[in-house]
Amino acid sequence: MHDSAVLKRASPGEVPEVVILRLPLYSRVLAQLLREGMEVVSSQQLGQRLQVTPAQIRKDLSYFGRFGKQGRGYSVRHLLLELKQILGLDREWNVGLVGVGRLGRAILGYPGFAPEGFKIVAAFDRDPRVVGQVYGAFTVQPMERLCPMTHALDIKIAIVAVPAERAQEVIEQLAECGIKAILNYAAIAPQHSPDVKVRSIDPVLSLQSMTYHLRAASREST
Amino acid sequence: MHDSAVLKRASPGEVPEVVILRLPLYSRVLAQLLREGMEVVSSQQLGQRLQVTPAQIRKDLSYFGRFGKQGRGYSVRHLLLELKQILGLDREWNVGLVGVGRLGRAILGYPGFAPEGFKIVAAFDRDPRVVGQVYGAFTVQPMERLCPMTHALDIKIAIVAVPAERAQEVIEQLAECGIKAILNYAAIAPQHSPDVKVRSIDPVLSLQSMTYHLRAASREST
DNA sequence: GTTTGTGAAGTATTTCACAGCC
DNA sequence: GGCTGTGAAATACTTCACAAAC
Repeated sequence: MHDSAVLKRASPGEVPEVVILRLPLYSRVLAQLLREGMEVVSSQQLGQRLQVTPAQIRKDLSYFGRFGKQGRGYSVRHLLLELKQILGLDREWNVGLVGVGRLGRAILGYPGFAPEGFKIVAAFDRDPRVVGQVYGAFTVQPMERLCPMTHALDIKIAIVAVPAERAQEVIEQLAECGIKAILNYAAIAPQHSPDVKVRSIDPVLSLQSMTYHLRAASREST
Repeated sequence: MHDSAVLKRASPGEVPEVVILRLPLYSRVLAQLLREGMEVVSSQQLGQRLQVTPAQIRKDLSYFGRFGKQGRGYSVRHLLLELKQILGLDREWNVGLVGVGRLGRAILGYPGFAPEGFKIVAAFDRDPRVVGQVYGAFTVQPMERLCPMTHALDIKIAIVAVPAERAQEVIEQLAECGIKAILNYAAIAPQHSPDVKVRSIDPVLSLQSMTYHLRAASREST
């Protein structure tokens, strides 16, 4: 969410995208259960923590294999490892950041990416006043260096934190450099080829869909 | 995403939640078209901008009324006004912020909320070193002031920017104060009663669902 | 000729319910 | 006795296709 509201439908045989979107949730809760020292968990217990039906969890997992034991449930440690492997989280990913304004700097300072294996290893900006500034272990690069750097550092994921007016253009540049996954913070509806995945973070859209319910609630009480 | 992947299903007669989630997208594009000076738009044109089928747009709008003219399309200005009214965006909303750490301060500085009618009018923190600090027109309050302030300022929406460990507790406190909509930035799966709406902004979940596709892509090429 | 609004048709997704296993 | 894995059933959502309106 949030995320684009548009979900790709699954071709026959493929795993539905809604399922993929839930797997990271499962993975996160399992990680927490592991820290709490729990060794085995049932789909029922997992569902309670996530507000998801047990049947859905079992069905989701069944797309990928048979990870449970009847009568017992799932080994927390084992299921977590399996999910991380399925999601490609059993490795580190180098990430490039485009846009080092106010938002971009907040993202550079955000401590939540690294522990999950997402390492920001390069930053780009077109503003000459920002280019050359040093953040941690790297220096902000001009946009011309985008393609060379993504290849040199094997960057497959980019974060877009430029103003809305420039975001579409940047997304296209990223695609040309071979980037396959983009986390977009700009408030736009991005156009992109289907082989590039884009997810948008858009707090205003989230607020705007909640006010619908607030309005409905205040009308009921009339 | 970003947003929770879990959608509530529509009870018969209700508008499906997926539809509500798309309305703000329509509203945003219409606002842009209005600025560009366009007066009339067809569902086809709108769909092209949003990567949504024209039939879906027409069906979505039909839940709320008949806003178009056959043979012509929709008046950009009129449809925008209707959508804003439907979404409850024809007014300002006072918003409370809980958590004035690094992230909370970034949110306070974010210029995207106010132009959309979301006005942060109070901030709270439990850390005595943060309480009393002044941001713009208001002073950071202790958590004890949460309920009194939400009532005094008619706050119905809150933003949660506290560490994950404290987020569940804060969400419960907010619910007790009568808050009905929460934008949650903490990386948790929040538990809450169905009459409180919660949307989560979670960039890590978005990244984690994209790596699935990256992994799949690198496997294909083997 | 164009485009809406909408039942009906077609898909997708979720939930049920139970055989099989621990 | 408890719980998984999964076809089948139920539900939700999207798309089609066309009459009506301009």
